[in-house]
Amino acid sequence: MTPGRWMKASVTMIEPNDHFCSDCAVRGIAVCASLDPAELGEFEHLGRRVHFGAGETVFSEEDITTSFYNLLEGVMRLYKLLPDGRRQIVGFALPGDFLGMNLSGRHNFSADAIGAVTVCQFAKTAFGRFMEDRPHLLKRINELAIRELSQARDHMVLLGRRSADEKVATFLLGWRERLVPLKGSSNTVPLPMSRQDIADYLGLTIETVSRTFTKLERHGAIEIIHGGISLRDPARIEALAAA
Amino acid sequence: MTPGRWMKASVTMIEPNDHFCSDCAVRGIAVCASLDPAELGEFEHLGRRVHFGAGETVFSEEDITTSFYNLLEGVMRLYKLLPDGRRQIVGFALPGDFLGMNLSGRHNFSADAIGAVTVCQFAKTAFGRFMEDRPHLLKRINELAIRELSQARDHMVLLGRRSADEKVATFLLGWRERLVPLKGSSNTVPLPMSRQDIADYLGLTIETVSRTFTKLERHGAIEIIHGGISLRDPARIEALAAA
DNA sequence: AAAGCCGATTGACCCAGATCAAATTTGACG
DNA sequence: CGTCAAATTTGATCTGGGTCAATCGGCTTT
Repeated sequence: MTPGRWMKASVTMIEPNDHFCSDCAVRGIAVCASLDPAELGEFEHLGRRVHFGAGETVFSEEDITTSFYNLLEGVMRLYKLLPDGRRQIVGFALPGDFLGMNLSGRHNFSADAIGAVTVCQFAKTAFGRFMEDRPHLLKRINELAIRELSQARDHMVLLGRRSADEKVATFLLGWRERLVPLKGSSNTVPLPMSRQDIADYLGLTIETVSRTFTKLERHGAIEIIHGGISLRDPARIEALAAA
Repeated sequence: MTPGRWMKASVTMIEPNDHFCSDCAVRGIAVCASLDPAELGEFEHLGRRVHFGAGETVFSEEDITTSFYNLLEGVMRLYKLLPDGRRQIVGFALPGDFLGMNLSGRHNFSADAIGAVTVCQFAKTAFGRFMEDRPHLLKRINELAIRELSQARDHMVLLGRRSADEKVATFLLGWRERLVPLKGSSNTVPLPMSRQDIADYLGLTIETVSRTFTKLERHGAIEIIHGGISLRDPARIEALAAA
């Protein structure tokens, strides 16, 4: 309510509880889309907004799950590490995504902020209690899980059976598509993540990602711009991705 | 009830409705584990048992979803095809697995029987209606989805970041682990699927799978037996899979 | 504006796994 | 048991993408 809104903390910043779900940016697309205005009032008290800076880790694989997270702003990378340090990014999270569900009681992947991020954090127990007698919320969470499962299967095809060119093309189109509900349709695809992140998402090395971008640019299919890619010949990229 | 139990059909065989959920093999582990005995009586009338022979397709990607399936007996391969015929197997289904959930109204992968298979088939609409006022069933389905999502993420790591040796070792141990609840623990791992299926699951070629098996056998880590693999040196395989 | 840093690009070379091509084994059936 | 057809194994060779090693270029710091 006051002008100086943030509580300062060494790393993460916790916003005072002066916000309302009703005017939340992700109200219509996140888990809360399933709640009616009356429920929303109660729901409001369960979550608190937390900010993370670029590169900060929100939770790590194998951590005991104490919270669920609803991403409000920014982009996160979700990844798993092998003991020797090899990394596979299993997905990028965007506003509206719900993170932290698992059966084991421990997170089964790690999650970092890419750039500044705001999440709505819920205590697992309180959230579970709230959901107990609200099957429509459970249904919404189930829908999100099923959607993710479908995405995960698509990604398996990409990782197991596609060439580097196809991987990169498919990634660019898929990422652009995911941004449509947030930023509208455009041939300019912002890429807030690093080349290393893209490589670890596509099961490639950073060098191959870089070379593939350069090659596509030489062929006039894309233009590499600051902070992203511009699709110059979307049809060509689509042909590669379809292949 | 009578000796001649099966209705013959050209391909699939539909069992007459003389069975009971209460003595179903997967009663304790499938979706129906969430139902109490009273509900089970009603549930019984929703599903019918259907048999498929080796190699038959139960449903195909992009088919309109009219049914859900509860696998009772046998093994299925779940896969996606690229337009040019490349195949990625996204999972193998075992008894207790629930198939067919999706948001789009169309199946997002295809499913074939590997060997003889029995499923419990439910009309989507009737099942949906039944689930409507039974949140514990929804909760069970959500649990199964979350479990699958976790498996899918593990598989992404395998496809994107593991070597052929590691893939094969991880597959053998993972498959053995999945069989424990069904057949108990053993160093003999039955492999009902073909080498091609294994290759398409691991993102390899059939030749590489064959060579890797041969190599592991030469090194004394496994023995290739009829219809499967015997783990001679489980520690060695575990070391490869952990790597 | 020079220096330093870090992510990205480019080049040279290499190798794990793919491809192509035979064997060889297995299984189904008359 | 013999015959096919299909699945698997094995061998020879090739190549897409990895590895190793410089640069390059855009920021920040001073």
